[in-house]
Amino acid sequence: MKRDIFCNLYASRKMRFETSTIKDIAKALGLSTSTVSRALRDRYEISEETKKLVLAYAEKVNYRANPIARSLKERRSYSIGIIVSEIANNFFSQVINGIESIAYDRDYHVIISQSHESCKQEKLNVEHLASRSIDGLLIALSSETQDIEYLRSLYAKGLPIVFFDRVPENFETHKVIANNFKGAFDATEHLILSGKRTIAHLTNSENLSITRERLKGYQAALAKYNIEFKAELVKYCQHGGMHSIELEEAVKELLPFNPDGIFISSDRLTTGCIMALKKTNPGVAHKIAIAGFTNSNLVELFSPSLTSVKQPAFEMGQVATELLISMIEAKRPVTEFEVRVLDTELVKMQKTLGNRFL
Amino acid sequence: MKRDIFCNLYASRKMRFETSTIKDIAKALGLSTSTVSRALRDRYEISEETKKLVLAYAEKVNYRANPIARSLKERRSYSIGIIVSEIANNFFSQVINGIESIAYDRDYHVIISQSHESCKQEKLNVEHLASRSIDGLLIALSSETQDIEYLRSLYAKGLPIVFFDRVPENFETHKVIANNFKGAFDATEHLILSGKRTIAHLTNSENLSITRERLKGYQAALAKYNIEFKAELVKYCQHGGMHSIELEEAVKELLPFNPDGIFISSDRLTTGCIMALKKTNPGVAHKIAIAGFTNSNLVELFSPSLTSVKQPAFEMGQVATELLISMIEAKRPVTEFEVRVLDTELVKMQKTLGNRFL
DNA sequence: AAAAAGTGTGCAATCGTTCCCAAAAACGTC
DNA sequence: GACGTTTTTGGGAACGATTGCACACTTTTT
Repeated sequence: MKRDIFCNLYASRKMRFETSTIKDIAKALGLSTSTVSRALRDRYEISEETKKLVLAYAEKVNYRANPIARSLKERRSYSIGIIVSEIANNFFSQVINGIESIAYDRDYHVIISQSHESCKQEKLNVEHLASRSIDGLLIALSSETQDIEYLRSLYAKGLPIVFFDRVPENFETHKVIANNFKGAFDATEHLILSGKRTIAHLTNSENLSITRERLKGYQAALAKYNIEFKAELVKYCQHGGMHSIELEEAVKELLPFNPDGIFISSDRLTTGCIMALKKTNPGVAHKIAIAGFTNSNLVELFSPSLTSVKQPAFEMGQVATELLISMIEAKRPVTEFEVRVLDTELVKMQKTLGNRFL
Repeated sequence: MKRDIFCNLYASRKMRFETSTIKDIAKALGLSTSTVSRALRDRYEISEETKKLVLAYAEKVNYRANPIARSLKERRSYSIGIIVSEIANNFFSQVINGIESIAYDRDYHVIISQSHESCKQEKLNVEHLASRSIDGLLIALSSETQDIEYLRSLYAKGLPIVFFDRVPENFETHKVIANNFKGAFDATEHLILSGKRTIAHLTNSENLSITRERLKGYQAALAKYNIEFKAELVKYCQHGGMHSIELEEAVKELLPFNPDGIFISSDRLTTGCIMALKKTNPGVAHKIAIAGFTNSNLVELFSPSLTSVKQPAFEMGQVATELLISMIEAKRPVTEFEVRVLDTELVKMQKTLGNRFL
């Protein structure tokens, strides 16, 4: 007897939300569950009268369809997975805002995961998301990732995937990227036009698409102004600047060449590099002109100030999401894929404020 | 007929992952689904032999239990919801990292939502999370939120909730906060000790617990040094600095009092205020000493540099998650609640670098 | 040798929805 | 009024997992 009471208490704790179900509505209205279900989904078979009855009652008891049950039945979850290296990175958080803006409109929910630039973590996260039957995946590869077989197999099994920012080659699906070549070109050219001649390039892991594209832009700008490209002026960071030691070493190796400018190819690296410069060589930090990719919304506060290449992050998230949803909702397998290239914006260093006053 | 074919194609596209189910294993091994289920969960009733057999086969076919089906049956999802105002804020992204570090260890998944400081959005998100049967909720209230009735009713229905950072009064549950009084006191005292006497205070909406606590710390520090508290030196920002105009106006209203120091009470406001100062009054920006709450990891790059109060964000996430999970897994309703108060850290302005060189 | 206890397994209900299929009701038509 | 049509509804089987209960079968106890 005692045990029963306890069990009931416990059950009632677990039976979290006594939200009414379709069954309850059916019972209350003397209808079958199928009728109620159809009425709620506004199917043509159900008479207007019944629909009104059901809808009114559902409204009254504040009925909410249980998404879990629906997911199980329909084998989809109305949610899309996102993998970025870290949300603390402004670029990615802006992308996520873009993704959400579209997803919520279309009644999808998003689930965010961070790879922290680790390919092991990335794989773990992706597989976890897949097992929760996300309907599609939006992913920017970690800087460590080289082997994308696991993505391929998921994709082959029917999981729609759209890549953004850091995209793989040889993977036939939609991709959304910034015009990395042009962004890099513009930034480098800007350094050259402000009189710099020894321009170093600090960049991410060589695996990444963005690394290669931006390197090309850098080289093209040098070439245009007949400046010799020197491989020793290029430093790669395998971990994308996740460890400050990585950046300090890179800076240490670059400084002996006396660069008068540095072009940096990613958000994390840009801020990390300035930090490393200030820490290890405060005297030269403000003598080197810096131009780098970054979407930090605090860039105006930085000292030394810098020229930044801003990616259209929000828009990138929007476009990627639209493409993904179109794949998810496609009636037949999609076979034509797009690579959307979005223009970057060059925000030049504010000489008047940044370097004069402080 | 045609329709049938079409339906089949469509169905097969939807039948995304032909992951093997318990049923498949049962069939292949000539066992019943119950036996397989029990074997996989390592129940005592099943013989070692059978267990080995099942486990080996499950491994072979790479069996993954379907979390959706499990959620439906068990009425829980092994996932916890997080609501923050925005992930772009370093403080919150660090909290999230802390949350994840514990949650993943304990086999919980996390779902992140942003309120963008809007109470409407907050409510929407919470209710969406609840309908996806999250097992518990971690929330920092938006600066707009005053009415928390909807949280109360969810809580009454059995949803465990733990508040962090921005916590309500009159809500009996676990809470994790920073020692806001002391953090504010220390920061203000630091300004006073560096010789400032007219110290303004820029802060968040009055609704927030952190606003009140930090104001008290500010007042206490003034009192200790016999500096008169002047209400006109305190400016509240209803939207937590989400709109830059809000900050520019606040700055404009404060400057006429010629403050020689400002104590700012939140991350977003701190960066926003410096930005506004530089934009509207570049000449005085570096003449006013600034001390503010911020967890930005870029603070060393700022100019003017500032003294910052850092919250133990990562730890806050960890503690909150542990408390939440203890509530979720409690066998009987929890009735004793804790308010954990974590110490902040004062990081003093780096005079040598920040203001001299640039 | 019979009864009791202990093992290992299977059946079937359940969670909340959806949807195929059939059945009932309503309607026309001759 | 009997017979097709069309419209509206209900029954019941999924989806994949968990679990109480019953059933065999073996071992121990009396």
